[in-house]
Amino acid sequence: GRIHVGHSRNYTIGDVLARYKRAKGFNVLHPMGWDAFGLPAENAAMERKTHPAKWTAENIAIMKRQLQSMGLSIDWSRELATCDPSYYKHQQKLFLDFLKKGLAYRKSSKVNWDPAEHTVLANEQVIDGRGWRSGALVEQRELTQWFFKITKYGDDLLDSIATLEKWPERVRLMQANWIGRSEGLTMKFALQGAKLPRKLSTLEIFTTRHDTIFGASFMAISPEHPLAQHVARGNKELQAFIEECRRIGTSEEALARAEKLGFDTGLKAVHPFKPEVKLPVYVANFILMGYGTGAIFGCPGHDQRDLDFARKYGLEVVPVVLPPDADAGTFAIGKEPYLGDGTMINSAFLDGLTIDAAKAKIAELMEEKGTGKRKVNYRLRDWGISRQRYWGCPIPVIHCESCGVVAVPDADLPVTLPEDATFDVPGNPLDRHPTWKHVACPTCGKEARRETDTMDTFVDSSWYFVRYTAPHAETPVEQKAANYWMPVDQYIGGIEHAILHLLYSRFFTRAMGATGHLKRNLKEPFAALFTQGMVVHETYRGRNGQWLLPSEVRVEGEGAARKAFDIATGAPVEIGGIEKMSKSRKNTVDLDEFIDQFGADTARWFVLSDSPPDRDVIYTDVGVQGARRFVQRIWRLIEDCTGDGLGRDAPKPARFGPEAEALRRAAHKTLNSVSQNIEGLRFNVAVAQIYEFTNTLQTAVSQTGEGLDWARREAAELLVQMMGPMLPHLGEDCWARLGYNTLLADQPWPHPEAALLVDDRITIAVQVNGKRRDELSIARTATRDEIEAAALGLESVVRALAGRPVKKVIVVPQRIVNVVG
RNA sequence: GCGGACGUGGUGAAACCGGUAGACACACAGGACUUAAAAUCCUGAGGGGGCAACCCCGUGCGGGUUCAAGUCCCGCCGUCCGCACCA
Repeated sequence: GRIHVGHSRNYTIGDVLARYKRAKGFNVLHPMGWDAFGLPAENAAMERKTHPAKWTAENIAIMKRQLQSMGLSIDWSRELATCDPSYYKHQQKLFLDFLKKGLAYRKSSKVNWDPAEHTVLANEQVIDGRGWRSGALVEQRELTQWFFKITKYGDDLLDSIATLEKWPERVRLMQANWIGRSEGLTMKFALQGAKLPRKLSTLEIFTTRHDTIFGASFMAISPEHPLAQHVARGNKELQAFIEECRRIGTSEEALARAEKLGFDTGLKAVHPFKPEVKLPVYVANFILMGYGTGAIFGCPGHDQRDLDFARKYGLEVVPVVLPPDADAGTFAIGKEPYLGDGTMINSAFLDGLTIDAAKAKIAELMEEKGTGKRKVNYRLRDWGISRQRYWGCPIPVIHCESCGVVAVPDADLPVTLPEDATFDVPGNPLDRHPTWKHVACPTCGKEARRETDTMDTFVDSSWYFVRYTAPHAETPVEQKAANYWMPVDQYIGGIEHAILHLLYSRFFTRAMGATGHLKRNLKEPFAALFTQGMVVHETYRGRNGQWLLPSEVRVEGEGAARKAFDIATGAPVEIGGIEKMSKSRKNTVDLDEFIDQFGADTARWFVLSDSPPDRDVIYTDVGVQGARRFVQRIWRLIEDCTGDGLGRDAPKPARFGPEAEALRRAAHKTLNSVSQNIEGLRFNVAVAQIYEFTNTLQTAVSQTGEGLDWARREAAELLVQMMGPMLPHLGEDCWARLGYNTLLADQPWPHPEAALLVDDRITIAVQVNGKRRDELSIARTATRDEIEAAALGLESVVRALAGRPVKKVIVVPQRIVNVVG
C-alpha cells in the first residue's frame, strides 16, 4: 500500500470543492480522473507481470480502500463503470466513427525502432547522440501506423484558446506554442545542373519571410528530403554525410547545439525573380523534414541559422531590410542578422516597401504565376495512436487481402485482448499470439488478419469525463446526460498534462461533435482548469547510491549542519534535492501507516493548509504534527462548547452582551470569508481563517456574558460546518457531538447574517505624508468632513506635522486618511 | 536562443480595485502545570535605536508615476518552468 501522498492532492482539492458545492445546493458529479486507478502510466513493467485484465478485482479493491481511507467521496458505481471492459467497447465504436469521418487514418512514416525490444520508441524516449538506447542500436523503419487527424482542428484549437478564460495563462501559452501556427508561402524553384526525374526537377520550399527573397543566397534541404536521397544514390560522400546527420539527428538537444553542416549537391536553383541568379543547393543538417516541405531558401541577412551557415561556407550576405534609423549606404550585417521592422532595400521592385507590403506583393505575384501559394503551417502533427504492445484498447479493424481495411461489425464489439498472451519475448504479444489475429474477413469471409496495434492510453483519458455522465449507457454517450453535465465546470490536474492530455481531450470533444456523439456547439470539455502543485520531499541516497525511504533515515542538526544517517547501519546518507514524491526515488510516505498514525483528516488538513494549492507542498513531519494537533484541538474545543448542556433547541436570546456580540460577529465574518476562499480555491487562506476563529472561540469558552452560551453553541456549529468539507471525519463526529443524528455531509451550507458582517464602528489608519502615524476608531457612516476633523485632532498627527500647515487631506471613507503637510 | 512565471521575516505564507506589510501557522525563546517528560495553556518577537512614549529603516537591486507602491511603469539581477534549428 505505498502510494504517493502527492498523487492524492488533486483529489483532496476536488473533494473539498465538491462537498462545498453540494452543501451549496448544486448537483455535483465528482468523478476522479483516469489516473485515480493509477495504472496506465505504470504499464511498462506491469505488462510483463500482471494478468491481462487491467482492472483486476484485486487492483480495484486496493485503490478503493486507499482512496476511501483518504476520506474521499466517490460515487463508486460511476467510477467503476470506466473500469469495465464495456468502456473499450464504446471507445472502439468511437474509433470506427472517427474512421468513417476521415478523422482516423493509416499512414506510413519513418519511426525509431529498437531492435532489441522489437518495438517502436515513443517520442519521449531518449536516445543518445549516436543512436543507441539501452545498449541497442536504434534503427529507422518505415512503418504503417494509425493516426487521429487532430491537425484538421489546428486553427480551431488555437483560436478557441482565447475562450478558455478560466485556464491558467501558462497552459494556454503552452498549447498555443505547441500548435505553432505560422502563415507563409510555399514557393517552387526550378532546378538545374543535373538530369532529374520530373517530380524532383522543381524544389518546393516553405517560408514566412518571402519578403526577403532578394536576399536569398542558397537553398537547403533536409537529409531526409527525397531530392537528397535521389542524389545520394550516385554519391558515396553524400551518403556518408546523410548517415552522419541521422546519427546526430536523433537527440533533439544535441541537435540544437550541433554546428550547422552542409553538403553542396552541385545543383542550382533558379531565382524566381532574377533568372540570372543561380542558388547553390545544399543538404543541411538543420533542416527538419517534418516541418514545412523540408526545404528552405537561405537568407543570411535576416535569419540566425542561415547566417551561421553562410559564414561557414563563404556565401553572400545581402541585407534586404533596412532598420528605421540606419543608412542604406553603410548598413551591413555583422555577427547578428537583422530581425526587426524596416523598409526593403536591394530588392528591385520591392524597394521602399514595408515588410508586410513586400510579403503581400510577392505572394500575389507568385500566386498569379502559379509558382507559389499562401499556406498556413503548423508545428502540430497528427496524433499517432498506434502502440505495438499488449496493454491497451485494441484497434477494431481487420486487414483483408481483397477488401482492404475492414471495420469490425458493431455486433462483434468489443474486440477483447486474448487472456493467454505471453510476455517472455520482446515485441508485440498480439502479433506473436498463435491464433488471436487470424479471423475471417467480415465482408468476403476469406482469411484475414486483425490489426495488432493497440491504442495509446491517452485515447482512454480523452473522453472518460463524457462517459462518466452516463456510465451505463448502451451508446458511448447519452446525449441528455452529456448535455446536462458538459462542459466540466472545474477540472483539476497536474501541470504535466498542460499539453498532451488537455489538447487531446479538446480534440476529442470536437471530433465527437463531428460524429454526432456530442452537440456540435460544445467545443471545450473543461470550462475551468486548475493546475495543482505537487507534494514534494527530500531524497536520501546511501553510500552505494541506493535510494532510502525517509523512514529508514535519521536526520540530525539544523541548516547547513544537517546530516543524515542510515538507521539500520549507522552509515552516513547523502541528503538530495526536494523532489516530487516517486516510488523510484523512494521519497514517499506509506499511506496506510500514515492513516493508522494520524488519520485521513490530518493528511487532508496538511496538504490544504500550508501552501496555496497551485504551489508545491514540502512534506515535513513537523507540518503533519501541526495538522494533527489542530485536529485534536478542534475536538476538545467542541467538547468544551457542548459541555454546558445547552441543547440545539435552546431559543435564541433577544439580547446579546458585548462578548456574545463580538463572538457572533467573528463567527459570521469568518463563515463569509471561508466560503469565498473555498470558492476561489484559496484553501490555505480558508484554513488560516478557521485557525483564527478557533482562537477566538477558545477565548470565549472561559468568558461569561449575556447570551454567550447561545452564541458559543452557534459558533461551534458554524465552525463544524465550515471545516466539514476539509475535515469530513472529524466533522461528522463533532456534528453528532452537537446532538444531531443527521449527517453533516447532508446539511446545507449556512448563510451568514448580513447584519453581523458590517461593524458600526470601524478602525481606519491615519497617515501623515504617506506614513502611518495612528489609527482612528470612528462610526462606519462618518462623513469625509467628520473623518478629516477627527484625524486633524489627533495628537500624533499634530506632532508629526511639526507645525507645518496642512496642505491637503485625502479621505478614503472606511479605509484611510492621509494628511499632507 | 525564444516564450512565460516568480522574488515578502529563521520557515510555509497573508495582504480583494494602489490604502495600517508580515494575518494564520511552523520553528524558536520565556513562563505556568508536572517528581520529571510528553501533552496542554499563557507571553514574546521584521531589523536598528530608546527606560519609555516614540523614532528611523524595511517586500531582490536602481529609477519613475502617485497624497499613498509588495501591488502600476521602465531598466537591471536572480530563481524556476515550458519550447528548442519550426524556416
